[in-house]
Amino acid sequence: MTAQNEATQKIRSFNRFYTRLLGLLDRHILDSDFSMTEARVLLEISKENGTTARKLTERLKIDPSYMSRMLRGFEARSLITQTPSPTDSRSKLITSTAEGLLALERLSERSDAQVRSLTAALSPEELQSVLDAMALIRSQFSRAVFPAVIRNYQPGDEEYIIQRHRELYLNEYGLNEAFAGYVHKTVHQLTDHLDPNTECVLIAEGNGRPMGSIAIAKRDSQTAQLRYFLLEPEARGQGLGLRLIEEALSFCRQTGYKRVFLETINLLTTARSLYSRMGFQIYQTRVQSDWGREVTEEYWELIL
Amino acid sequence: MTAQNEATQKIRSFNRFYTRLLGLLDRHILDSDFSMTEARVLLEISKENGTTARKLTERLKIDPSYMSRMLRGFEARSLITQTPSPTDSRSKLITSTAEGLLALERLSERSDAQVRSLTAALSPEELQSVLDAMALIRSQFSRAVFPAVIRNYQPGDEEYIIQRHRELYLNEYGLNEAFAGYVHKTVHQLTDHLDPNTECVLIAEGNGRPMGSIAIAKRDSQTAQLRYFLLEPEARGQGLGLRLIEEALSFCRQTGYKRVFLETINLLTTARSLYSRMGFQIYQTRVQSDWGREVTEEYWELIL
DNA sequence: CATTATAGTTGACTTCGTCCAGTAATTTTA
DNA sequence: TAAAATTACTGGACGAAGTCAACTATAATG
Repeated sequence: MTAQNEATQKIRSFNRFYTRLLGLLDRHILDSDFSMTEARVLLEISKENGTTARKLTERLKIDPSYMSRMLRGFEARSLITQTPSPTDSRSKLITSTAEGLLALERLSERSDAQVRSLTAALSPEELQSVLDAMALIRSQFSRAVFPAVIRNYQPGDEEYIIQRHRELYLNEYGLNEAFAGYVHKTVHQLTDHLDPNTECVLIAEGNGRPMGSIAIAKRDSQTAQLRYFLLEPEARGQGLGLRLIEEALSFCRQTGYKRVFLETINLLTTARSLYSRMGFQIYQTRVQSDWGREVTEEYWELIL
Repeated sequence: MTAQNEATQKIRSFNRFYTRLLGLLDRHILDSDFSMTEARVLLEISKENGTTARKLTERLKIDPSYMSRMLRGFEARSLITQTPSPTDSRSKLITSTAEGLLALERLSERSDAQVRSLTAALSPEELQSVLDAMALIRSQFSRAVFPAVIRNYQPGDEEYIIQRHRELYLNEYGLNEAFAGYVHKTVHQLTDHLDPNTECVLIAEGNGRPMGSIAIAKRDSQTAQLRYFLLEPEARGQGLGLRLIEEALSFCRQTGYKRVFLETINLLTTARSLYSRMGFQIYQTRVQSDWGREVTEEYWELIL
């Protein structure tokens, strides 16, 4: 009890400390042309060109009228453009201008500089130890801060799966459009005739946004294929991937499958270690050259 | 360069994460009767009964007019009393009422509960690893956040040294008033006839407040005594103690002393390890029973 | 003793943000 | 298919937090 209490005091002390640190770091926003909230909104707009005020208010939990005024201000400063939505004439589509992106760039550059000055005096080993410490704190507290939920398929989710597979695999792993096309085709095969009793598509959601995906496709009455396992970079390292896989496998068990297999490529090291942790084993590999670079395709299976 | 850049991004990501966490934790202040700033002010008042508005505005960096209004509000809510200062009729002495202390207590209890709920799911080992991680981050970043300065003696510093020795040694180590009286007497012996060429009293200051002390007293032309080394609990673990000792020893070297000795007690483990790190060695010990409990007095010396 | 500095106060103002009521367009429902 | 309900956005009023400049009364200084 006393130990717990002492720990509580230490954590509160650290929190006060870090509040001050963050205060110092965010100081630069004070003497920029943006408030904290404006910066958040501007960033969010840049992330999704053609959003609506609605989405922004939901994601950032900002009052609609406040948002309306802020957007008008942004438009007056030529940071964004608002064009009437063709599909819903109540809304406007909001897009960053080059000027807006530049402003964000400058803001981000200044933040980077602040952090660099903070770490400048540290040796590489010390820096690494700080990063490790941050990762540890984050992983222990993430559940409280980041209450991601895993929900079932909703129409429109294929868009997300296809688009993010495309962006992540092309950028991070250097695959080509052929791969993206393959994903596009097979995702639609699954979602166009989804049998909810034997198949599922699960989406992890946090911050009012998809944070990852996984799917179970039926191969035969005994065999399921685990597909489209993806986790947003910002959501990694928080056990969310594990939850997704567990959820998917739990679905397989309920459905009565005897065997689950999956296809992956050797490059996806984090995913691979998760598969192996769940009991999956490689039963076949082959070299695949159709996707822009030579990769080793691996087939893993798990007997339930 | 890229590694540094990646580290910067990771740190900024952690900062965003922790900002959200702190936001959640501070939420309770929102539905209390106090704003963040009010809570800080109230806490500061409770720490020093009989402060003045002036001191508060300096320490907490709050606008005087804002402070004036806030204090009037507190008085209306019976959280503090303001009585005209007998020594300076421009100022008022500000004191917490029982009600004010109770309100703070409640606030603190709620903060504790929040933190406990955050750590409830952690095993003792995990909790300890979080505490270690926090300590590490803190020690690496403290210099930036906590730019304590070491300055020379100013009239009035004896008050601080005597009072804090008294409070810390009586509370933390269970010594008695005899010890406090001993400190009182010897401090005045030093400061009443301080020879700036051969003696010094150094005060570490941070947050506009003393954070620690150290002194060098002349014994003979060859020998100096290091005394009154003290560091506020909130300023510990940040290398400030080391800086104080180094500063004091550097003064001894400049002055031309050949030998520095000091008296300490076996209970002060942190200070002892600092002494040993600087090259001090124990040359004599004796049991001391005059100070409320039996302690071993140790005499350390360092040949310059 | 006149000047200057300090402690605190007051009024006007800005910024950030919330609440409520409204309009126009869209969707749902009877 | 017309009325009712919902949704996307806007505008006005307001409030909390905080800043700025001017002012009063007292104290320190040369």
